[in-house]
Amino acid sequence: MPGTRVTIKDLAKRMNLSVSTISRALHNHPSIGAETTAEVWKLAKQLGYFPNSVASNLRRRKTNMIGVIVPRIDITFHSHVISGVEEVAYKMGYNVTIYQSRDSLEREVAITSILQTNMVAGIIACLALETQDCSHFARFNSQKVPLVFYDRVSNELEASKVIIDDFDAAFRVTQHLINIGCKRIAHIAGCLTTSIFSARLEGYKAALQKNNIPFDQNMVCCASNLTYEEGGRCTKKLLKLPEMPDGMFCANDYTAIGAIQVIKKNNLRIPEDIAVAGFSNYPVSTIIEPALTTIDDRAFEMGKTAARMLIRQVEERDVNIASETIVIRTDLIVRDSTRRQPVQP
Amino acid sequence: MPGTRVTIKDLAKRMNLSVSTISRALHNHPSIGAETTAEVWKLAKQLGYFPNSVASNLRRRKTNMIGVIVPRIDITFHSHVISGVEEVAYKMGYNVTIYQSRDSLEREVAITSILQTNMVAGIIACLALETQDCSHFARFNSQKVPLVFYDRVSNELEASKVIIDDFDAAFRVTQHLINIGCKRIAHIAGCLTTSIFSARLEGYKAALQKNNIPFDQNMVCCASNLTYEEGGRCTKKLLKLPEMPDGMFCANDYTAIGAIQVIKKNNLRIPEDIAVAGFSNYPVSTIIEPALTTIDDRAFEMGKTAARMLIRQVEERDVNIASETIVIRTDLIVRDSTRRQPVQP
DNA sequence: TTGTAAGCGTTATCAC
DNA sequence: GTGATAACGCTTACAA
Repeated sequence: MPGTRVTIKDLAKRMNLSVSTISRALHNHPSIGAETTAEVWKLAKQLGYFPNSVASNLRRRKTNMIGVIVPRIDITFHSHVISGVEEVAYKMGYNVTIYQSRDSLEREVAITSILQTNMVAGIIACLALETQDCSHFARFNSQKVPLVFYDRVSNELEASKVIIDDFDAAFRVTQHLINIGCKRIAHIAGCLTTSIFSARLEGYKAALQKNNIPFDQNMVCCASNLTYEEGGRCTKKLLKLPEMPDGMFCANDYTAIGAIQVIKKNNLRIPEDIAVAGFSNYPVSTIIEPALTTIDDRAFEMGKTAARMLIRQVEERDVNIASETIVIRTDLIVRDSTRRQPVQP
Repeated sequence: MPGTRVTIKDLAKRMNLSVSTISRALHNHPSIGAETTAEVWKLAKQLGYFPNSVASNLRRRKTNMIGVIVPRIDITFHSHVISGVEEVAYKMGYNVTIYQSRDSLEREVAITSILQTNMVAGIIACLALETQDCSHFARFNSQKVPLVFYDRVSNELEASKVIIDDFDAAFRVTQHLINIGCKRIAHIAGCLTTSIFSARLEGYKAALQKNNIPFDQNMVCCASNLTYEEGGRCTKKLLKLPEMPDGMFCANDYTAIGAIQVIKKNNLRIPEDIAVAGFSNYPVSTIIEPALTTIDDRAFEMGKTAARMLIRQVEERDVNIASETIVIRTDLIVRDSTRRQPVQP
């Protein structure tokens, strides 16, 4: 982007040195005299030289850019993951460039193209809700660009993964609801073609079964986009059932908040009449009244882990690392929305 | 990032054509025969060719990358601005790369270096809270890289700006509180060295003055980071005053929510005892009870406007556009936190 | 310790 | 319509 851009050539001319000497000096190469190095730096500063990483990347045939694909950055979970990625990446000398798929497959495909033509060193991605077929990620395998999925992952693809144990977390939430005395527990589910949401449903079912509570399909309502509105809509439906639920496990905090609002509008008490639990521990979960019991998904930790895995693979690209899967521990956070007298300890 | 990367050279060899022909064909240059063009495309697809934009950028001496610097992406305002930027940018053939300063000057400086070495076509930035001196942005002026600030802008620098009229918005909120009968209106302010927050304070003062309400310094409390906690802390202090406020105008929604929570804990009614208004219209403002009166800052609109301005400048770089400032209209959104019987119409 | 020269993958300017 | 060739700014064998 020059008006008049200063290059190492210019420095070389001014100092009667070769470009290679300049290049080496600017990299503090040991073979260059301390004096020369110092003078090169001085002149560089003076003339306002700055390196052109586009040229350098082309020559080295690699960049130090990590591409991150998130569904949407305005969802707390993802912005925290990004922060975790940045935390690690910057320390290791990598830059992070962020793209939003907005849960659209078309955009996700476009983004993978952009990342590929820009020669990113590696990619961290959470699949769009729409994405079933992941073949657009296959190109990175063949180009040996490391790829780490987080949260919503692909099983058809050879790639590393950072996930939480959704089954286990859902099981624990449901068990908690049972422990406080809930007998008819409803579940607001996400899109069941997405593995994390089907795992949450399965965890819920497993807890019911273990406690000899029959599973009732009418107690499950799908909120495919997991918004406040859908949470509210599902809850209205559930409240109309002949046997109303006395507990609800929602696949995320937004739907849980929608549920709480509808329950309150119906003059039912939380948690006495219906206990409500969410999933993700978004900041709003402490703002809503009553404060929401939820699962902390440790987004920041996930981001850091993903970045560490990715960078290791980038730097050992030749040794052909087997892809690995890391499961991050989650925490159940009990708040007022389920704070009843426990029935069993 | 090759395993084995296919280049136009490879295509040229395979087809017994020159690289220039291939390059032109891939750009659908009219001078190349339709047949040749079609065949080149076919082979390219077949061999899995994809362009190397690093090389292309180097040769063309420009990228189509827009760098966006936000303080933090997990603040709704900024993530909405980003979405607005992307909306416009992608349509115009630009990519967007996002960086977080996390309100740190040091990081902001580092980011400007990264953007410069990566030859971004232009920059959209909101200054970090810490930033007083903007000289690190000056480099873009001298390199003729267009720069558009939004929200928190610099006045020392020649650059375009997209802002809202904070003075006017604050004036209208305060006037609204007066209209519903508030006589002692407190203000939770942001960091006053930042222009937007001092403008909000001034708008508040002006509304008081216009209504012959004396300004009382004790009624202003600074919450420099504008968090829930600070909002709560300030409110506790204000409630201890000999003459408690009966209305509060908070410089953002987070502090307003902190205020609401403290007020409720003190068994005071909102809006009857104290009416509360915020600023920004974050999603939580409808979740908190009572729902929060606030200013919609039209973040998405700001992002779109900033992108349009920037791209125009990028594309007319030679004609040396005078930097301009665009002020986005804001909306006062009245909700239950200030819904009293109006005293005057 | 420094210089020479080739090349990263494209695009642009000539020429034919 | 197509082809040679130079150049974008930098890195890196290899030579000296």
